[in-house]
Amino acid sequence: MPSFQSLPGFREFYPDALARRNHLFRVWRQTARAFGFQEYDAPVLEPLDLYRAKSGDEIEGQLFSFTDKGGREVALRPEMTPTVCRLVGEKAATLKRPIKWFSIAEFYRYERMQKGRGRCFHQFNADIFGEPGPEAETELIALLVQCLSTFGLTAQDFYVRLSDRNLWFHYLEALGLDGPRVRAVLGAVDKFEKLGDDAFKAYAEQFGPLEPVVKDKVLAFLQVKSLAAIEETLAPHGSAALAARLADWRRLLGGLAAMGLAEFVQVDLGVVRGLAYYTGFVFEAFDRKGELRAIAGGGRYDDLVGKLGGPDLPAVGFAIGDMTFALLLEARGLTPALVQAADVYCVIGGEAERSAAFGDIHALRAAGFAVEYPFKELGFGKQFKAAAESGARLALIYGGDELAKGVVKIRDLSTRTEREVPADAVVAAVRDSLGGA
RNA sequence: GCGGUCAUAGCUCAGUUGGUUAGAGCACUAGAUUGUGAAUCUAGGGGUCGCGGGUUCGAGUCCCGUUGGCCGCCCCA
Repeated sequence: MPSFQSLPGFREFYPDALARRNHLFRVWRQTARAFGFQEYDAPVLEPLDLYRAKSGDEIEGQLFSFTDKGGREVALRPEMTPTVCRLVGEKAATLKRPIKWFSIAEFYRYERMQKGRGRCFHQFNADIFGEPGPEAETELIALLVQCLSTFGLTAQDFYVRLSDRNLWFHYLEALGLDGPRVRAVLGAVDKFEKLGDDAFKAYAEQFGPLEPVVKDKVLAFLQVKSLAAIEETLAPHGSAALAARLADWRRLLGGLAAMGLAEFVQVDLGVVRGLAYYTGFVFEAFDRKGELRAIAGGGRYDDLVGKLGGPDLPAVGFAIGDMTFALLLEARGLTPALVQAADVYCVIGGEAERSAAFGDIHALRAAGFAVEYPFKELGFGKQFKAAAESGARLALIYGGDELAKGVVKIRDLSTRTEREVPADAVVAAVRDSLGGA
């Protein structure tokens, strides 16, 4: 038996829902442009290997992947990062630095649905390539904060937790751990908030129990919530590299503070992000009440462009997902009431008046006004009701009396006042009333 | 991949221990209404009761399966 339901986890956008989505995208786009980011786009379908190369074979279970008619293994994109790395990598030599790009796109992941998570969703992605210093992080975190606060969200609603995998590498190596052990400890740190002490089980299975002295230091470090505490903890392990890293921290936090964003940013070494490819600062935006999953996340991935076949190119980026963000706006009562309103509604007396009205209707539309009119003959009462419901600010009245006098009546639907204008001056009169279009 | 829970009109829901042709509100359409606004009144369209099977004289109702939604676990780029 055929079924014509949409596929599980996929969303359909009826006009009201699409209006809200478009509003999100419009604001994000304007904000990114204000920060000097350029928009790009790329294919929805990509070679499966692009994601294997970045994330390993196990990623395949989470992908919408299949073999196309040419025998190619392909996947619907689950994220933008590998794609944008390829785009930038291919033209890196010719692109003006710094490379500041953004996109708003749809992604697909073959997963079970949950609150704030579906099989298709949109993300705003912003990335900066070619800038190794913390100025890139400053710019991106500022953009992230602005993308959320433009909707009316404040520092009481959300915050950005800022951490640094680089610092963790320094510290764990100073504690005597080798590369594999460092990665395993970071895995435990990533899960500690959720699992507590069980987070270290995986480490223990692989390498035996973590030395109590080391573990205590790790547990203390992941609770660090200020730069001062970082400096204090690391003071005994001083090195040139560490000093440089702490200078990066001061530049980043100083820059954000100078932008007036300090209240949005919380140093929090408990965030390391699970992904191994992050190489430096990492950050995630959460609602303050802790009711929702992460709203946005990002970090530095200096090795990824090279790993995907491009030149060595430092990079930082973040993404905001639309689903959790929409839930947050809804919870804070900030979902705007969007009306898709016409500018002008034409009230037409009868068939004779209709052809007179059509000339003006087309001219007004060509001038950029949104114009509605009834397809069929309707009583005036119905038409005025329809005019009010259309949200139009003006009604143009093409009645027999008016046309006989060579005029069209313009009714302002909010003030309920009317005036007559010569029939050949309608477009100018509408422009005058509505302030151009 | 696992678990919980739910499924009746576009939406929110009612539907008696299993019993006639499955209902209401909202929304939509039309009329009352041939020159002026969200009201009112009247009428109408819209349902294979998610789907399939079983029990029964009889299933929206009970049983099994399945699909889908929601919530959580795993995972979360």
